[in-house]
Order: sequence, then C-alpha cells, then structure tokens
Amino acid sequence: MGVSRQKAAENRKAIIEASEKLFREHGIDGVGLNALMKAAGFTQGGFYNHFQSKEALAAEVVASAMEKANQDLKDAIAAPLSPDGDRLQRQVDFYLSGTHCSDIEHGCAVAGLSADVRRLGDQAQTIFSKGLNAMIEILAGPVAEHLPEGNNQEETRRMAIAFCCEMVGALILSRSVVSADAAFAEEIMAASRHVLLNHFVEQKTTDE
Amino acid sequence: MGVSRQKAAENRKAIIEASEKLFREHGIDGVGLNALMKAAGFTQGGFYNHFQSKEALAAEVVASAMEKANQDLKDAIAAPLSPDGDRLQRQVDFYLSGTHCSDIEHGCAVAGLSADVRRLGDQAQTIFSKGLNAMIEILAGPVAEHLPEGNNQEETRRMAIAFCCEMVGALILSRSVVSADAAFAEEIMAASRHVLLNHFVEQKTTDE
DNA sequence: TGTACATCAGTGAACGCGCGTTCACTGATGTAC
DNA sequence: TGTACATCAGTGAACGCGCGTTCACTGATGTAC
Repeated sequence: MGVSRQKAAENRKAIIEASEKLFREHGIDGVGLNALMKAAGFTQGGFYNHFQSKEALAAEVVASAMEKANQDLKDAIAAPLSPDGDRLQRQVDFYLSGTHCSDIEHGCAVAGLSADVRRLGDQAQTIFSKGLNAMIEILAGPVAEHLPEGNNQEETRRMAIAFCCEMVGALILSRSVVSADAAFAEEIMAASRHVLLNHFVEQKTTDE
Repeated sequence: MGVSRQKAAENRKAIIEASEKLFREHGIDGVGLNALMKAAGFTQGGFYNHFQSKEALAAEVVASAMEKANQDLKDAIAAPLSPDGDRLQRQVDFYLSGTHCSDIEHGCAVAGLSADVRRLGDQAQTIFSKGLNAMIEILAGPVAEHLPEGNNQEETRRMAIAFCCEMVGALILSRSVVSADAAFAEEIMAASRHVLLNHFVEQKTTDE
C-alpha cells in the first residue's frame, strides 16, 4: 500500500511487540502467523517482508524482550529510594506480587519465555543466555549491599544467581497454580518473599 | 486386532508414558497425536479408543507424572542414609545435577511441565496444583530437620515452599541456557546448591 | 465344555481446518535525471 | 523543481502439509446359553 521506511520500521516493531504478548500467553507453538499479524494490525501476507521465518521472529522477540526487561530492571534499581527503603526488598515486593503473577503479558521476560526458549534455535538460546547473565549482573549490585564488606565477587555472583532462581521459580510456580488455586499461588509468593527477605535482605553477617 | 482387556490397559498406560516424554521435550502443542501413538507403538486411529481428546490425555499425563514424581520423592527421602549424610543435602545434590539438567524426559515433573500446565484446562491445573502441594508437604519433612526445635508448622511450610522454588527455578533456568552455554548452566546449579546448603541445610539457629 | 454372538482395541483412510510459506499484484515512497 | 521509474511494505488468495478428529472395518477376546 506504499508506506514510508520509518513507518515500515515502526510496523516491524509493532509485530514484535504483539508477538511477545501472544507468545508469552499461548506459547510460540500456540499461536499462528495469522493471529500475530492480525494482533499487530496487518494481514498475514506481509509477514515475510519483515522476517525470514517464524523462528527468526521468535529470536527477535526473545532479544527484544530480554533487552527491555534488563533496561526496566536497571531503571527500577536506579529509581529514587525512600529514606528507610531497600533496593532489594523493593525488587522482591514488585516481583512477587499478585499483579506480576497474573499479568504474564508484561513483567519478567525470563519467567515468561524460559520454557519456550529451550525449543528455539541456537541463536535465540544464546541471546536468552546472555540476557539472563546480564540480569544477574544487574541484580548483583543490590545483592552485594547485603553481604559483609570486602566480600569477594565470586560469592556476590553466587548470591545473585540464587536470588534470581528463587524469584523466577516462585513466579513460575505461582503462575502455574493461580487459576486452579489462587490462595495457593499467593501463599507461594508470600513464602518466597518471606524467605528471600530473611536470607538475602536481612543478613549482613551470617554468610560465609 | 483383538486384544485382551489387561493388554488394552497396558497399552493405554504405554500411550500416557510415551506422551509424557514427548510433551516434556517438545511441549504439548509441539507434538501431534500421530507421533504420540507411533512412539507408543500404535497407529493414530486407536487414540480415541483410550482418550476423549488430546486435552484429556494431557490431563492424565499431568496426573500420572505428578503421582510418579511424588512417589519417587518419598522413596528418595525414605532411602537409607549414610551415617554422616543429610536427607536435604542429598536431595539438593540429586536435583541440581548435570544429569537431571540434561535429562528433561525424566526427572522433576514440576519443572518439566509447569510451563505447559498454564495452558491446559481446569482439571489438569487442579491436578498439578494438588500435586505441587503434596510435593511441598513431602519436602517439609527433611526441611523441618534443619529448623530450630519447637518451630511452628507455618514456618516449616514457608521454608519448604521457598526451598522448592529455589530448586525448580535453578533447574528451569539451567535447562534454558544449557545448550547455548553449558558452563553457565553448571554455574547456576552450583550457585544454587551452594546457597541452598548455606540457607536450608546448615542453619539450625539463625532463622526467626 | 462347546457354540454363537457381542464387544471393543486395534488399523488405515479420510474429514475439514489452520498452519507456515509463497506469490502476483498494488500503489505510495524514494530515487535518478 | 518536475517527471519517470524503481522500490518495497502492504494485500489477499493460494500452496502443500500435518493437525485433531471421525469412521468403516477387522478379528481376537469375553459372554451367554
């Protein structure tokens, strides 16, 4: 229909963003190109003007989602803190909330895509892996604030990884039971919040 | 072709078991009935003699997988312990191992199916939810051994839930990066093992 | 116990459907002169 | 600056294919007498 190059680039981005939501909600195999293009406001045929294949789109979606997620995380950590606030606790409270649990379309890309990434190609897996690594390094900042001074980098990284696993695990499990048993979903998040605060936030001296 | 009722029941079980492996590996949407029946040693047409629909099969697969997983977990915990051994540590060492990470066909049903369960019907989600709850209650036994005496049930359950989230999260994240970066996958499991042992196994007094 | 018949797990072909992908075509955008 | 043409993002129909599901048929198993 004749469209400027800038508009075309915007449209391409719209397809990626619509796809991310649908992929998270239904899985990559659970949604067809027709639905993806329709959600972005186009007809099916135009897909191949932008992407070589569905798999290529999936790789771009993973890249875009991880990039956005890490940028959001950086911003959240850098955001001004109330006087008696704590960056790590704020992160836990946001991450393990009912809002985050019930809104899979937004929120953590790692929790939303980790299952599907396993079934994608090397390229997407490498992107995801690098994104996860970057996320851990970002988390290492606030995590380190709660370790004894002079603590070595190795231990900080270990703690950041374990912190990440606990949060992602709690979110995934919470989401997997939330429609069957909402109270159980909330209990999982509450338990995880409680233990995270005990073990990562409120301990400056007990660790090795 | 004329088959005894006992044989038919065995065949039905064979379909469920073959399906569980394929569902874990490729996702429920990632494998067709033809492949499922072929893997179990039958032709496609016979499927509907055993199951009302693919979704009904998926619900049975979830039920069977959770039941088996919890029985295995009970057995593992009840197994004889070496004199200076610890049940919780043994569980961590098994769960966060390279073997468990690379063998998604077997091993933890929760980590293997949690992503797909979200997209199944109410029945399957309820089964999964009850199975996860049972798993937490089983884990509460060895977890309680590491809490201060007279510790209340509420705290024990909280700790068991958080323990479960950390292990499942570490396994899922490790699996999602293992083909792109095997060393990173191992690092995630090692970090999680380290922190789990520090926080759940080797602490009898520091908790609230 | 033997015979006659109903049952039903299995086969293999077929169904309509939606999938990922391809293609001829359109027409505003962008470029060359 | 204006005109002529190439580009290419968009449309919509079509492709072969595999999907979940249905069906007529087979024949050993299980049942009734």
